[in-house]
Amino acid sequence: MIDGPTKTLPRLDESLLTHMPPFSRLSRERIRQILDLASSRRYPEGQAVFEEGAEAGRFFMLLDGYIRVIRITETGEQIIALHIPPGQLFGIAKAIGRSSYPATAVTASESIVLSWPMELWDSFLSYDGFATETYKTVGTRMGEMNNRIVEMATQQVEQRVANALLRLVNQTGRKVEEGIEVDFPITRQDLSEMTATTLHTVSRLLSAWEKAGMVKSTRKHIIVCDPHALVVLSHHSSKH
Amino acid sequence: MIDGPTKTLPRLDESLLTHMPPFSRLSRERIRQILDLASSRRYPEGQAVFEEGAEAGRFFMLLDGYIRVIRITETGEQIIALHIPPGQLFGIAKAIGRSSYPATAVTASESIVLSWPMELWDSFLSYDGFATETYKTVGTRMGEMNNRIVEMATQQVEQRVANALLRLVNQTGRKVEEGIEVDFPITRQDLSEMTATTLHTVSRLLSAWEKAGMVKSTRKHIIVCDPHALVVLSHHSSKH
DNA sequence: TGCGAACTTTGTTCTAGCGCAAGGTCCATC
DNA sequence: GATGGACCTTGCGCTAGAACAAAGTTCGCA
Repeated sequence: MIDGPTKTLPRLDESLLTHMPPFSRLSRERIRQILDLASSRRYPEGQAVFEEGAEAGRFFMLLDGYIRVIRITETGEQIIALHIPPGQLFGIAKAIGRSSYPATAVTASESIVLSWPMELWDSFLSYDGFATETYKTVGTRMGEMNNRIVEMATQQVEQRVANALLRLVNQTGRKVEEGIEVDFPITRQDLSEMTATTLHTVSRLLSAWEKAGMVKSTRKHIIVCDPHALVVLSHHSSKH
Repeated sequence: MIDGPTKTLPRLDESLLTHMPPFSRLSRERIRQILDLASSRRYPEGQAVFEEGAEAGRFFMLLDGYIRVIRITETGEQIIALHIPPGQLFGIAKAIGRSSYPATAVTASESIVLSWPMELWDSFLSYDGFATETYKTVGTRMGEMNNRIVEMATQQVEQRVANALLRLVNQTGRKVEEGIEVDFPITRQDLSEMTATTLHTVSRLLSAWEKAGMVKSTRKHIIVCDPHALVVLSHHSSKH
C-alpha cells in the first residue's frame, strides 16, 4: 500500500468471486465470509499497489483493470515482467515461500483490487480448489518467464516485439471494428520495456507494420488488424 | 526415464536425507519409509533424466552430481535455464500445477538421483516442512529466472558471462589451489547457452580474462582466481 | 487558446558482438 | 601412434539495432 489507508467500497456482491477460478468451488456463504474479510480499493492508472522488496503484508486479487509487474535495475532501467488480467491473484509471496514482494506491481489502467492480510493465507489454502488454482497460476507465470528467456536468447527484436504484441492481444485484447485492440493504454516505451529494446526501434517497427496494414496505432492505443501476419513474422527463423 | 527400468542401488542409508532441507524435520523412521518408497539411480554425464513435455510420472531429488535444466527451440537451439546442485528436488511439476515436465533435465556430471512416483506427491506435502521448503525452492528458482531476464534485458555480453560464471562458482564452486573451480565439466558452448551469446565470444572473453589473471581455464574446466575482479566487471554500468 | 509535458516519428551515425573461416589442441579408441 | 571427433582460439567483415539528434503530434490544463 503506497498511499493512505485502504478504503472500502460499498458492500461487495458475492457474484464478484463466484466465477474466479480460485474461489469457484466455494459455497456462497464461504464467499460471503471471504469478502467480509477483504478490503477493496480503486487505483487510478499508473499507481503502485506494492513495491519490490517491501514486506508482503497482504495478498491481492484483481477484479477489474490491468496490473503491470515491473522490476527496476540499480541503474534505474525499468523492465516489465508481466501483465496480469482481471480474475487473477497477485502479490502472493507466500505461495513461493517469500516474505517480501519480488517485484513492483503498478496499475496499467484504472483498477479495482481486493486484498487480504497475508496472515489469512494459510487458511485460504485449505479452501477447496484454492491451492490448486494458485499453484497453477504460479506455474503458468513461471512458464511465461521461461518462454521469455528463450525468446530473448534466440529471437531478433522484430520477432520479440511481434510476440509481445500477440500475447497482449491474446490475453487482454478487446474486439473492435478494425481488429483486436490492447485493452489498456500502452506506449512504445512500454513495449520496449517488455522486449528489451528501445522505444525508437518499437516505433519504427509499428510504423512499418502499419504501412503493411497489419496494425493501426494511435497515441497509447494499438489495434492488431492482421494477427496472422504477425504470427508469420514472429516465426521467422532467428538465424539469418 | 529415458532408458530402461530404474535400478536400485544397495540399501540406502537414512543419513542421506536427514540433512536435506525438505526432509530435515522428519523422524528417522519416517525417512526410512520414504527411502523405502524411493528408486535410486546413477546417471552418467550428459544423460537426460526427463524430457520437456513428457508426462510427469515421477519427482526427483539430486543426491550427488549436477543437473542442467535446458530448453530447446523449434529451430533446435538449446538454452540452459538453470543448474541444480545436490540436495535439491527437481521435476516437481505438481508443485506448479503441471502434469508434464516444463523443461528437460540432463546430468552435467555423473549423478545419483532418487525418485518417487508422482502419486506420492500429495502425501509428501503433508510431511512437516516439506511443502514449505518446496515452495521456497520454487520461489528461489523463479527469482533466478527473473534476474536472468533483467540481466539479459539490460547487460552487455561481458557482464552476463561474468555474472553467469560467478553464479556457477558461488553455487557449485570447489576450492582448489589457484582459486575456485566450477565443479563439473563445462564448455564454452555451455556458457554461451547460459548467457545468450556465441561460443566464440565466450572464448574471447575467457582468453582476455586469463590474460588479465582473473581466471584459468583448460578444456572443460574453469577456475576463477580473482572473483572480485569479475564482480567489478559484472557491475560495470550497462549503458556505456 | 496557448503552454508544456508526454508521447511519437524519422533520419543519421556508430559499434558490440555475430557470422564465417581457418587452424590448433586435446583425448578416446582402435 | 594415428585417426577422428570434440573442443578451443583467433582474425576479419558485416549488420542489427542502439545511441544520438531533432521535430512533429496529441492532450490536459491554466
